[in-house]
Amino acid sequence: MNIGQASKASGVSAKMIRYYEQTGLIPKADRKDSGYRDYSPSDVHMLRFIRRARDLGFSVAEINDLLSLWRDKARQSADVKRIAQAHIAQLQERIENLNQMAATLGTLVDCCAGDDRPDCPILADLEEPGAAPASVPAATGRLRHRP
Amino acid sequence: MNIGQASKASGVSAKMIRYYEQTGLIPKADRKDSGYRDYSPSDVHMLRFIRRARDLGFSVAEINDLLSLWRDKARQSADVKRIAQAHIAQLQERIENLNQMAATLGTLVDCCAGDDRPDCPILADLEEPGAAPASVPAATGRLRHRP
DNA sequence: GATGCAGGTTCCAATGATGGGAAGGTCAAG
DNA sequence: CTTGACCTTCCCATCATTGGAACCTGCATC
Repeated sequence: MNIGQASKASGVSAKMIRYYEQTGLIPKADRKDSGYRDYSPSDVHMLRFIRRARDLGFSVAEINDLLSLWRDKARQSADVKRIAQAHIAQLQERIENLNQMAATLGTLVDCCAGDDRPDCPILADLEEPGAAPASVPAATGRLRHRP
Repeated sequence: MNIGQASKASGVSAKMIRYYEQTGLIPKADRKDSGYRDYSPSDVHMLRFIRRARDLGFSVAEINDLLSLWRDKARQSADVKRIAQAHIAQLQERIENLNQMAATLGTLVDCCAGDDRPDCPILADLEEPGAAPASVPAATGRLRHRP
């Protein structure tokens, strides 16, 4: 099975399949005489596992751990659960940050006339947090890189 | 005022101040004879504006628009409001994605014994979405880059 | 004056996950 | 045999941010 087929069957782009191989997340694929990568159904299975984990927001590093456990028939489910719980905690932290941002902005938007006049509580708050009429505590935890 | 002072006063790292200047988000700073950048209180004011907007999750591109409006004394508050509303919509999209992920994972975690046995509904679901006992519809919208 | 340290300057590189594209080889159908 | 779809590798860009190297300046202390 060529990489394109594996890509379609797994939902992982060919680019990413090569990237995962290069970074060691997945083992090097077999090659045909032509030099083309050759994938088995079980490779596709693994790719779908990865795709699904990405869909659930796991980082590649976390997926690495999950894959190890997946392959380890003597794993302890507690180890998997721990990773998942840690990830949920991360998700919730991000969610809280985003909620805080949205709430603050929402309050400001509600106070903004949104007409042709220049007065704007949104800009006023950006200028001087809390100075605007209906401001709300600032988001404290910075959320770098796709907050 | 040196860049270090401006950094402390604004909460924007010196690195980022130079980066913002380089990319044209902020105008080129004045220079002293020594070649050191020289910041006025109004520069710091602008940096704090940027910092606050970043804290609210605005991208640099959006901040560029906000800064233009901020400087434009004849702006229309509707323009600001539109940017803010679009941003809120983005935030909410991300929040929904994250909530979906957390919910799915939460369900799986609840089904996982978390003991020393290998059976694990979390891995089972990653392997075959929906096959595990208490699974939940998969997150559909991919959330690339810090979802 | 000399020395040292804090802090400034520029430039280059890396992050994480992904997409884009160029230059060239392979395969199947026509 | 040609055509077009697909594969290969390699490099570059994204976005915001950090880190470090190599070098220069400002100020205080000996």
